Amino acid sequence: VAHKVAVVVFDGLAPFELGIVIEVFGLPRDDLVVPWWYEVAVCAERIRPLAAVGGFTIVPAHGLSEVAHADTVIVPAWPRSLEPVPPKVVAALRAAHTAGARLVSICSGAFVLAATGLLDGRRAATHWRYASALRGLYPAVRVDEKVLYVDDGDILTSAGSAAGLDPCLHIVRCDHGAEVANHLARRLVIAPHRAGDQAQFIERPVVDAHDQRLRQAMDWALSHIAEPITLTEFAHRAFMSPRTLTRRFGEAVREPPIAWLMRQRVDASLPLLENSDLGIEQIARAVGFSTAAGYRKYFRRHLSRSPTGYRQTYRAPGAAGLRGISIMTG
DNA sequence: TCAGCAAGCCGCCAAT
DNA sequence: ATATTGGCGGCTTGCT
Repeated sequence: VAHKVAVVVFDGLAPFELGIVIEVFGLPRDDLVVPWWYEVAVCAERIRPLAAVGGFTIVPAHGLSEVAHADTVIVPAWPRSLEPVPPKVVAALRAAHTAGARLVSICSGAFVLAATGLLDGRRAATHWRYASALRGLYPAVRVDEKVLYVDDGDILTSAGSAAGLDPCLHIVRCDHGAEVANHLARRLVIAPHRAGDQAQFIERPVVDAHDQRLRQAMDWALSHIAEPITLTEFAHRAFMSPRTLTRRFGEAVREPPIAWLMRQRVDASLPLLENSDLGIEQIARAVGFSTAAGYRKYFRRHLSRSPTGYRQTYRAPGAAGLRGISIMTG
């Protein structure tokens, strides 16, 4: 049984964001060992040629009726952010949500979700360029322009453009586990996982000498993740003083060095929880925590549940019904 | 649960 | 003069 993904597009659609969805969910993935995969339907209010940004047209294959049958509905962009969203689209989204579908927006797609009222009182992400407009139009939505995406369980919203990849991979991770998501990421040739709370802003987008040394030290840390690493040693590997490393790290990663490392350790433990029978104690040690208690603590901080709880979620193979594991509520 | 110790983090400032 | 660095001290956090 395929999991149906309906993508809602409009005249003036954004081909890049649409392409992300197709790439992650819409292609056959014979190399992945999964009980089920996704089936994408590109939907629009009316089936007619739609202009895409960049000077070409796309003809959607489906009308809005597909939205009603979808397990997941994705709105990759909304080209006219300040104009009202077509009532039929709003109705279709509301109906899908009531029927239990997971709603996802990328970039300005958040305007469409907000128009349904379902975002009221919830935290939501969008492209930083649209944040103030979204806030102005829908004051009840708690817009957070600083994060890559927000997983609020049944509704996910995400930042702009390339950041659309992150929630999509996150969904794959929730549905199929970290191992599968990592495989897919490798196929797409992108970083395996960026957490939702990672910042949208990278202060130094240009790869300069600092970034190079930082990256080098991070690579080193990741390949020695099982060993105890102190800030001093970390800094040494980056050819900086601890003080400077902390500073550079804050600018580039928006997170202190050791905090980042702890998160990497939790990430590294996920495949072990899923695919091994190692005890929590052993897994903790395998990814560099000195004690299982510390591991549990960091785990809960980032994933809002215990390692054992996480393992049980993915234990039963094909545990498909699970929707929206909330890793970022509150 | 608590005390005490070690480490990380970050504002501040002096030195380069 | 301005920017970057890195050391100091105080506060917080985690571990025993």
